[in-house]
Amino acid sequence: MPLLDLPEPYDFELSTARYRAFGTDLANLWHDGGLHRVVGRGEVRITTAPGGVDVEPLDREIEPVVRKLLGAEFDLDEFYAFAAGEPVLAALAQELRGLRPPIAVEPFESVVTSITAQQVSLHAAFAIRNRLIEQFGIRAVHAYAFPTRGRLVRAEPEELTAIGFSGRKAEYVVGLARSDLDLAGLEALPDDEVKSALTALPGIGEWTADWFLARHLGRARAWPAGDLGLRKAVSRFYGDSSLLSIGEVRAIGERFDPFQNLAAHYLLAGLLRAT
DNA sequence: TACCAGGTAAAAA
DNA sequence: TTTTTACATGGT
Repeated sequence: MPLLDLPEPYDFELSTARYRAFGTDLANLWHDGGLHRVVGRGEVRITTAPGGVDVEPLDREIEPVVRKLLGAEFDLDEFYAFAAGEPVLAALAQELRGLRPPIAVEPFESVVTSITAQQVSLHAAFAIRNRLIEQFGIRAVHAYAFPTRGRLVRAEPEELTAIGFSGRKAEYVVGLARSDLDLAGLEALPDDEVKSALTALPGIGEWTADWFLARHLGRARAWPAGDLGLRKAVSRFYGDSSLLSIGEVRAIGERFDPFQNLAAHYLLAGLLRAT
């Protein structure tokens, strides 16, 4: 099997846990011990291997996408060196050694996924998102290609409410598809300009923009302070029994600069493991 | 059965 | 300007 080498340390099971923790993800499908995803024209199967992962098939076009997908661009050594000076992170870094946050490789998919997860539980969000994928995506072998922006431009909001979207979220998703925002072009902008460009669209608030910075662009300083899961995690590790406010979580985030994104992922994974 | 869940925008105060 | 409310599904 073709090996794709990744920087050590890398823990495949730990890093892909979010694709299994809240139910099945038809676009990032855990199947028979491997992660299946449509890359380019076909489905790729990724499995763990010494020194990296096995990827089948693997070619020059697939390789950079899979590298990005698996979070190869994160520098864990620098983060661990930083974490060593902070007791909570130091413990989490040790416990979760090799965790590389996966990256959402497609910007449209990343935003739509966040919209589906607004306000509702992640279990509910996965269920609704899977119906969107089944209806508007294309099945390869096991996994589906996530619905393209071009396909959802032609969708009517009523088709989305029929599969469980709220009326507003249906408008948000179709509105995003039909907007003139160049999603791929956001990569060239600094964090604050990405946020203002995204939040200018209806249905995209600060939370959704923060997760776009964190999960799609992989920006080091992204810190979704408004995220309920992150608030719970920060409250557990840095507060007392009560839920810290968004402002308090934002303030605590400053101590992780410039590793807020990795810190957020380790705190969330730590919470998931602890509960 | 209620109630809550990795928000957002619009109405009301 | 700040607070309250509607939204709609899935799990417990």
